[in-house]
Amino acid sequence: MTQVDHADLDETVDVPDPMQHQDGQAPDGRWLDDGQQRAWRAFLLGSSRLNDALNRQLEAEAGMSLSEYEVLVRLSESPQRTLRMSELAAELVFSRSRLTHTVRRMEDRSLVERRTCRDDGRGVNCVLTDTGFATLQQTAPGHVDAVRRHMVDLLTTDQLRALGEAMAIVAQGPSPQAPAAAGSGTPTP
Amino acid sequence: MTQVDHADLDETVDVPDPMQHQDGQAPDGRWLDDGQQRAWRAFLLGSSRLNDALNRQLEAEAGMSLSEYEVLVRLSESPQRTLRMSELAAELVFSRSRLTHTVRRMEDRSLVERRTCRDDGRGVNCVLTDTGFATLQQTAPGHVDAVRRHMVDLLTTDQLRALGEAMAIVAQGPSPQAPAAAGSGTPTP
DNA sequence: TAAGAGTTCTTGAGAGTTCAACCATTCTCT
DNA sequence: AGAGAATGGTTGAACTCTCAAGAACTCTTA
Repeated sequence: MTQVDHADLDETVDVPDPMQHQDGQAPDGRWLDDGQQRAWRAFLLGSSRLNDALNRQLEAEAGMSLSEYEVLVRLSESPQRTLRMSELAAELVFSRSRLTHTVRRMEDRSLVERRTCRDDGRGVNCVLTDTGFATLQQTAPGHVDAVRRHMVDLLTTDQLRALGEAMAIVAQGPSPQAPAAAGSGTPTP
Repeated sequence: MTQVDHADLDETVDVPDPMQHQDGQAPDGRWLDDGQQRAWRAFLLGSSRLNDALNRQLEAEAGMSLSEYEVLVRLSESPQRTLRMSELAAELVFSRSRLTHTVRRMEDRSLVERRTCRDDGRGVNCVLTDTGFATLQQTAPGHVDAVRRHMVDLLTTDQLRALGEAMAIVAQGPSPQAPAAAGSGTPTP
C-alpha cells in the first residue's frame, strides 16, 4: 500500500539501482539478493518503529528516555548498585562522553550519584540512589508491558528465540580478522 | 563475562528485581522469563552495535549519516526519483520535522531539491539530484559491504530469513485493538 | 462563498549526542 | 625516579532530533 508501483512510470527507469537488481540475484558478493534485502529492510523498519514506541512510552509515563532507563536497569543489577563509568558505557554501547552527559542529567534528578574510585584515582563509580531504584520499580511494569506489546507477544516462542539468537551473533560482530572485502575496512594501521 | 554474579554480594539483595525473577519464570504476564529477557537484551545490544558500525562506516567513507543514506535510497527507488515529504517521512519512520531538517541539510549539499507540488499546494516534492544519485552510487558498495560484514554474512540463510520474518512482524506492530494490558496504553480518547 | 476544521510542511528553541581537545591518574620502561 | 604512553573521565562546541507553535493550503459544510 505504501509501495510505489514502478510500472506506473511513463519514462523507463533502468538506471543501475544501487540497492536492488532486477533479476533478484547477487552476481558477485557485493550486492544483496532479494531475501537479504527484505530481511535488512525489515530490520531497519522494525527496529526504528520499536525504538520509537518504547521511547514514547517511557517519555510519556516516566519522563525518561530508553537510554536513561537502561542506565537504571544496569545499575540495579550490579553489586552495590554500583558500576564504573567505563563498564557502564561498555555494557550500554554508549560513548564515554554520552554517558558522562547522561549521568550528569540523571544526577540532577537524584537518580544516581557519582563517587570517585577508592582504588583507582582516575575512575568514577556511578551509584543508583534509593530514589533511582524506586523510580525504576515504578517504571518497570509499564515498560515491560510495552516490550511485550511491541515485540515479545507478537512473536511465537520459536520466532523470538530465533530472533534472539541471530541478534546475539550480530552483537558479537565480525571477527576482527574477517575479510574486509571490497574497498572498505581499515588497512591495518 | 560481562555478567555480574549476584552471588558475590556480601549483603543480600532480594529486593524485587524489576527486570528479572530468580526462578526464571514469569508468574503473571507482566514480566519476561529468561528466554524472553535474553532475546530482548540481545536485540538491544545487537541493534545498537549494528547501527553504530554502519553509521561510522558511512560517516568515514562518505561524510553521511545512515539517515541521509536512507533518504537517498528511497528517492532513487521512486518514480522520477521524487517523493512527497510526507511519504518519505512515513517510509523512513521520521517525524515530519526531522525530515524537513534532514532534507534542508542535504539540499545545502546539493544532494536533493525541493519543489512545491503542482496538484497540492501544501505538498512538497523531494527530488534526488544527479549529484545525489552519483553520491549514492559511489557510496553504496561500501555500505552494502558493511551490512554484509556486520549482519548478513554473520548469519546462515535460515537465520537471516527468520530474523527478517520476525522483524517484519515487529514492524507491523501490535494490532490497534490489542489488549493494552496492565496500566498502560491509551484509554480510548 | 465564507468559516471552520484538517493537512502539509516549516521554524525555532530546547534537549541529547558526537567529536575533538583537555586534565588527572596510572602504567611502562629505562 | 622520571619521561612517555596509555587509561578514565570531563568539557564545550557543533550537530541532530524533538516538541510546540505557526503559516499556507485544502476540504467540508452551511
